[in-house]
Amino acid sequence: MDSKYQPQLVEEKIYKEWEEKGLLRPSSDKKPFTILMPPPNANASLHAGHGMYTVDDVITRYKRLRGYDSLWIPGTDHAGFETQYVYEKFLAKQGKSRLDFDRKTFYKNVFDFVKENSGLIYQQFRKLGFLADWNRSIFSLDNHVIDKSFQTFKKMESEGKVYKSDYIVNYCTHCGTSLAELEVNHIKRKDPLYYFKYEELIFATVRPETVFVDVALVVNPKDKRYKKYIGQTMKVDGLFWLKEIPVIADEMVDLKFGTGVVKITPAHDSYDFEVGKKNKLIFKSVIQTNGKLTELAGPYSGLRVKAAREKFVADLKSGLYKDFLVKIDENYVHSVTVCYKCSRDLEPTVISNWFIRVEDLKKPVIEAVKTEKVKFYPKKYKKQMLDWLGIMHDWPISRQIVWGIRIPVWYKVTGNESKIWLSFFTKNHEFKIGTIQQYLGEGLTFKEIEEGLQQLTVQQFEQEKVEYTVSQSRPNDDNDWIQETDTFDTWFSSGQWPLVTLKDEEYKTRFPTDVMGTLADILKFWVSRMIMFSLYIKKEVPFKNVYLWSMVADSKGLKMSKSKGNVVNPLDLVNKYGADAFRASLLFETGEGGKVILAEQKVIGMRNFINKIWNIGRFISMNLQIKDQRSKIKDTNKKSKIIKELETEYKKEKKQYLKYMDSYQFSKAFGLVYEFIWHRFADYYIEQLKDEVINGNIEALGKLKEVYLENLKMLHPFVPFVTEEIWKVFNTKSILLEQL
RNA sequence: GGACUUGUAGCUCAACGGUAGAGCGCUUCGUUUACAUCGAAGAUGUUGGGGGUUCAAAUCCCUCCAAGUCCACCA
Repeated sequence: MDSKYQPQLVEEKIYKEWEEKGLLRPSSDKKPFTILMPPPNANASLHAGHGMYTVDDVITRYKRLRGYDSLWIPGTDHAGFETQYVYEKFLAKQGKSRLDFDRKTFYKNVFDFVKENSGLIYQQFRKLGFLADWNRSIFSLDNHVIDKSFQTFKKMESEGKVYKSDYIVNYCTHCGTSLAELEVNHIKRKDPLYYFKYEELIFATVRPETVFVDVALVVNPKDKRYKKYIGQTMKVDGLFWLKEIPVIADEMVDLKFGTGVVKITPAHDSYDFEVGKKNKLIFKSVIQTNGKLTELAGPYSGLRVKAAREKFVADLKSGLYKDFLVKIDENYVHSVTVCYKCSRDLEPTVISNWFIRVEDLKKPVIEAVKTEKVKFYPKKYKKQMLDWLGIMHDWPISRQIVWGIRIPVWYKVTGNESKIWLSFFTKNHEFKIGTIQQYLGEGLTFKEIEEGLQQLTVQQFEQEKVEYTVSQSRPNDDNDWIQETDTFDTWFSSGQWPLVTLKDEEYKTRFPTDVMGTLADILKFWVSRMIMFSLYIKKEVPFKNVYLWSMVADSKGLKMSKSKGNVVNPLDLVNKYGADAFRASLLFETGEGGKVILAEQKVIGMRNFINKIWNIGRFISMNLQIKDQRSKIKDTNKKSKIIKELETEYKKEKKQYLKYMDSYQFSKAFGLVYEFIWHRFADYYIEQLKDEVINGNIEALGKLKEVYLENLKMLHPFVPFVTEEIWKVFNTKSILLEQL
């Protein structure tokens, strides 16, 4: 053994051995233990956050040593919106956009893009030593995953759990898709607040451009100030967009806020939407999904929202609309919803989306969490989960993007020609928007339209729904059905991850799986949905335990981000100090559920510890080699006492270690062994027994060796490479075949 | 605005009713062969502020302040 442990020389070789000897997967018929890897984006490259997958590896290795058939199944996710966003950015650099391609080509391009970048992260995971069965990797666009999404959707549709509705959703005109409530960020911002008046009723808004589709004024029925106006119609002079506006009463208006008068534009605000629906108001749209104003905006039509607002405000200020403008409060602070991806303002828009009715589906989830059929570590997430489930609304699962699983719904064309709106490119790459009737009338064939199809809009009005059928392939070949262009939200498919990752026969033995270890950020996006789908389809929870970790932060405790410039590349640290040191630094002294600090200083500290482990082994091994050359000396009582003391302390250590490990307190477990091996075993016991050992005390050396090897096993889940390397100095087989 | 969490040594965190600890960093000393990626010794704190309960409070209670996370957002 060299005096220094050099991870660079051994890690790759050891991993290769594990792989070749089939140690990455269980090979016996012991008790099964199963973990599903949270699938990283297929085109991802390792970042600091992925480092925490180490937790799953720790569990897998620990369970293996405890005599289980522990299996860790990896996979990758197509990450619909995320990936398309990345790809479109890539296109933008070349001065192109998604609209330069038809859907098929675009999809294929993204697929190739992902394929080109995939596989990389698995190589990086191998570098970190992950004991996952790579042969079993699953991609979220594998056929059987798509099939499962279809089956689930079909079942839900037939049971009335899924519906299509023209509901107000947050729409990002830049990204070109609607977003779920979880994908929305709220930011506080100062914006001018405009006070306007219709006749003598004054109201305020931060969105002057929406007044063009005002359909009513609302006051609280209890408001004495406005009682006399209720039911009346205000006459309006000199405005191009309306001549009169009704005043209605609704409890939803806050008496104390603002002027107590609210203007209603049902198509562009979720609150107005509710009021509009309740009072059966007309829905007029002034903003298109491309972010430009419609002809209802009169002189401002065709402009983008921001430009239109500026021009309108300038006109107002110049007195163009007489005394419509009352005043402007320039210092109004309010919160705005923005796209979590591009940070642009979102447009609440009424757009047809597919929704999952969660009311009934979430009940068993709440039950399972409450009764701890699924246990959360740290505990606080149980409460967070329940809070979220309590307020969880219907989930819009359709996204107006191409990259993903296309929703298996086909609309009947005959009889609905005027209700099916679409945008498509002709063969000559002419962009068209209109109804299918319009274009069939122009002599285009159905096939031509379908081939150039970009997006389809079918509004499902309650009175006259468009007939559709759920089918994975074209229902028949008479060209009478056209497929929905929306794709499933990524979380719709990944929510079914536990239902697609095991083999059929394994559902008897490995389901529910044992642990789901993942980032706390996606508790609601993913964990909640997995439990929901699993209970719905399998009537069982998908996993018994959920272990959540937090964001990896820099040495100052700040979240890593490119804009802050504090991003640490994990591979640099791995190359420099070894995978073991990197892994250990993420787990050493990290509070349960607290943020994880990744700092070079900490990695160095762990590198030193690993070298210490190595040198203890070196000491023992050197003495074992020369023991025969020395004559035995007699034990003194004092030394026997120390050996006994060591024995006792070790037993206590191991007991505590198992307790910590079994309750998912990995950091504490690791810290315990760290303390024991360095400051008790090396600093005290070896020092006390050193002279004896050097003089050939076989009993002392034997005891040291025994306790040391046991500690190697305890350390193995955290620092697999070095422990394996040392193990082979003393034994022939892999440490992974040992029992703890 | 609501809920939750957290404020302990320069930094990251332990102690959770009984004399404040560890790791990293810092200071001093120490290299005849397990390890200088080491060892020994040491400095560092009115435990966020204030009040209360108690023989005793970092720990329990109240209050204020600060930070974080999640949720809701109102014209």
